Amino acid sequence: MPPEPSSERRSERARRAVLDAVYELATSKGYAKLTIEAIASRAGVGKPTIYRWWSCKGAVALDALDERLGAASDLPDTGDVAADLAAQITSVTAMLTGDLGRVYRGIIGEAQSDPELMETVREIIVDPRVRVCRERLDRAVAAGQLRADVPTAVMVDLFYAPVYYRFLMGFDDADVERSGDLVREVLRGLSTST
Amino acid sequence: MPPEPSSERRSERARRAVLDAVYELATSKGYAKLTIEAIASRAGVGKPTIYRWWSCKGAVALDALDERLGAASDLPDTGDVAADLAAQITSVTAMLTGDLGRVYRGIIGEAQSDPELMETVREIIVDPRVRVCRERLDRAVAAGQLRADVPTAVMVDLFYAPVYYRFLMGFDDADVERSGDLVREVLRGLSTST
Amino acid sequence: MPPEPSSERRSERARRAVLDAVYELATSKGYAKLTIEAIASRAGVGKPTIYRWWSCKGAVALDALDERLGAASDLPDTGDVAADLAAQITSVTAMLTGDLGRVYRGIIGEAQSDPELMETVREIIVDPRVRVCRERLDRAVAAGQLRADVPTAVMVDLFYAPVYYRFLMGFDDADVERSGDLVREVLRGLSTST
Amino acid sequence: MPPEPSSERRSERARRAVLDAVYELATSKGYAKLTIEAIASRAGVGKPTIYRWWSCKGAVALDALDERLGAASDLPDTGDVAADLAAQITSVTAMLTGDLGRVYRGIIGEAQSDPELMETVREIIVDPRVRVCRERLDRAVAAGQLRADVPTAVMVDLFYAPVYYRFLMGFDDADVERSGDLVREVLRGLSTST
DNA sequence: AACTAACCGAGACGGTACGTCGGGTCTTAGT
DNA sequence: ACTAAGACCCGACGTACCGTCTCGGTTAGTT
Repeated sequence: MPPEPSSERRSERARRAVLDAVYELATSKGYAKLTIEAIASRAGVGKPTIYRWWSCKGAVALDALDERLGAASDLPDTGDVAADLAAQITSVTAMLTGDLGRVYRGIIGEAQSDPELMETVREIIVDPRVRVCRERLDRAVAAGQLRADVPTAVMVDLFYAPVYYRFLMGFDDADVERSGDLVREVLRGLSTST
Repeated sequence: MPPEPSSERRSERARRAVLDAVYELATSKGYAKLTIEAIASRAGVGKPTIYRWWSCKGAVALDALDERLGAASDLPDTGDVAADLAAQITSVTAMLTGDLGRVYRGIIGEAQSDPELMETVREIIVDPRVRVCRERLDRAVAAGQLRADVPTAVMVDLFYAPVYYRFLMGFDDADVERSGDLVREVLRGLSTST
Repeated sequence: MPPEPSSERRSERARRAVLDAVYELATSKGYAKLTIEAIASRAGVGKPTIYRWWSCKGAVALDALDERLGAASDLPDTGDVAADLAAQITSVTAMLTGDLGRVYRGIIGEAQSDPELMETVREIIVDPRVRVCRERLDRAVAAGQLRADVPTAVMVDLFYAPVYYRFLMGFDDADVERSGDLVREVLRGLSTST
Repeated sequence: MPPEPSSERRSERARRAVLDAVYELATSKGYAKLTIEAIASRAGVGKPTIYRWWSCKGAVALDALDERLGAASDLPDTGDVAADLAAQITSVTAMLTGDLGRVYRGIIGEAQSDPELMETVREIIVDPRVRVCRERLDRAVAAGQLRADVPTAVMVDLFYAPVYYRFLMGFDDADVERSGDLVREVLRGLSTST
């Protein structure tokens, strides 16, 4: 994702130091007090080195976040789609209410005024997780557990929406964690049973 | 909502000029380029006058937005709760995809790093609209149109979540406007009918 | 000396409070930190009340200083002009190295960029003291103790110059107090004796 | 003399532009209207660049003044100490009554409330000129032209005092230029002859 | 094995905006 | 009518960061 001025000469040491610094600063001081200068200073790196590889502080933070999130993992498939989704939501809300969530919130905030950053957020963070979720939903539809007349792309939005809504609109952590309850109700309308 | 250093001596002229300036600048230049200096300059007002009555640019913008939104209006009550809610969602998405929406998006973005501002956003903008929505839902529950075992507070979140999710996560305007479709599906799971 | 917007309705209470406040602030915080706002606040007086009667903070401070200096008093006349002048210099340097001196120094500093204020300083503070000094010198010339070919106006400048020079050019208090020694040497060149 | 945050990386271009700007502004608008912002703007330089190298506007102005004064030059030594000193006084008063004098007056005024600046003024401007004057006086004493019982350090003060006194106490330029007359009288008391 | 090109650290630079202070004017209430 | 109070417009303050631009110094891959 870095805009690569081309080269394999890039210093891995500097990359590591920057990503570590941005994470430590973002979680300790808060995303708002995160500055390129502070990152450079903390990482023992020159500012141009940061600008060479990232376009703005959101991009750096996003890289650091992505690295710590790890790859999007497949949803479990126990046969019980409701339980599988619930497990997924639980894992997502756990992340959002932790240190990584605070960083993520800051990035999304900045991205409200930076469409390009927002686009990158979706590519890096959201889309992969949406994709694995859709795959599980597709199987559930194929198994006749979920209605076939609602696109799974729509279903995915319905699942994530309550979580993000509470996460981004200032609900406290407990409410964010409880958003699984909302998802359960959504699911009821999408089930073929009853 | 301004933190009022107390007084009726406040100049209405200055207040008006500031609110007008902030709206014009936010919609023309974009929320990110909005600065207190630019507001002061455009409004023909001293910076201290702004800081006297507002805590940050988000607070000023919020006041300007609130003023233009007008009071939260009651939902229509045609007897058909689904249609009434759909009308409400349409009106909300129309706002969000317009000029006011761009300002609102900027405010919410800033509020991601400013819990106090977020709190104010909810008090001023969100809560009143949630309240009138709940009242309509309460009547629908009483009329036996919606399930009584789901708190209407939860239902409201389910209605607003898809709209805000798409609004804040970089979906394009067309998708935001289509979020009424998601709400329709949500409603199906909350209805008492089959 | 106040520029009198005309009136006997002037509040003596306000005048007193202002002059007291300016003196206390100037001696405690230093002349540089003296501001019209601080004076008004400390005196319990509105800023316009100050601007009504004085043109700038230097003018206020000058009034306060003048009041505390009291009227210029005649030099003693023991018959020994050298001794009489030495006594005068001692009294002047004592003032300059004390609290009043710090205020005076600030006023003169401000007056370097305000010719009108400088003019007033000379009228109020310097000229009266020069006058009484000249009178004593005139008598000494008449008595044949001092040369008649040097105008007493020039002599006065020669007496005051070393004191002011050290006072205004950053010599420490001890050196200012010792400037009487310089005056003694000056006097030798002005005496008729040997 | 700038407080050097250390480095040879300093931009000579910026230094020159600042010193030129401060001189032009001080002589055209007057020292009182000189501001750091105006200097920065006129010089095409950022304000932080000024604050990086100088502590206050007085320090900048002092540098500009010093540069234009050039090094303190030795007094002439024609053998006639009175004539040599008179020449020196003439050159000093010429400076004081010109453009540079107006700048100098402003600096000294500001220094009345800033002991550190005053100290620097003496180091940079006064002391070097006092030193060369003392050297000439030392030779005159050795030659038996001046009394040996008065320290030359004291004599120097006696020579400069009248000039500075008139310069700083609001005498008009003609009087400042005439202060050589006072010096002549002082000299009479210091001579060995008759 | 030396060359050379790119990246590296450091940090000064021209700027923009910050949030604050104080100046001097004006308005409002209250003696 | 003059006062106390304080809001107002304005200009400047000194600071924080921005993103850019040199600087040497190191470090690789190439010759």
